[in-house]
Amino acid sequence: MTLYIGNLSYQVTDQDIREVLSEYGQIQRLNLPVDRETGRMRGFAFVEMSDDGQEDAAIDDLNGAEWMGRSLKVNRAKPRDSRS
DNA sequence: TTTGAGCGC
Repeated sequence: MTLYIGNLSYQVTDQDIREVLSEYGQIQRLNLPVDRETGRMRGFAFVEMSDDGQEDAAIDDLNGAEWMGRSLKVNRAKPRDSRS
């Protein structure tokens, strides 16, 4: 499953996210989208995790939690638009 | 700062 994490601080790095999310399961993939033109983080992330049943606990725990001075928004990610 | 790429006619 893939987790969507929004409202991230610009200071957050992929390693920070790994640290936190690894408590709830094995991280398969991490994606931190940046604005293609400005190179800035877009303020959210996607974390694909092994389906071991703890992802929902991660959502419960982290959604609304304060992290790096911001309130996280954690959800199940929606599939990305594919452009065959 | 809230759903991912890339980017040509």
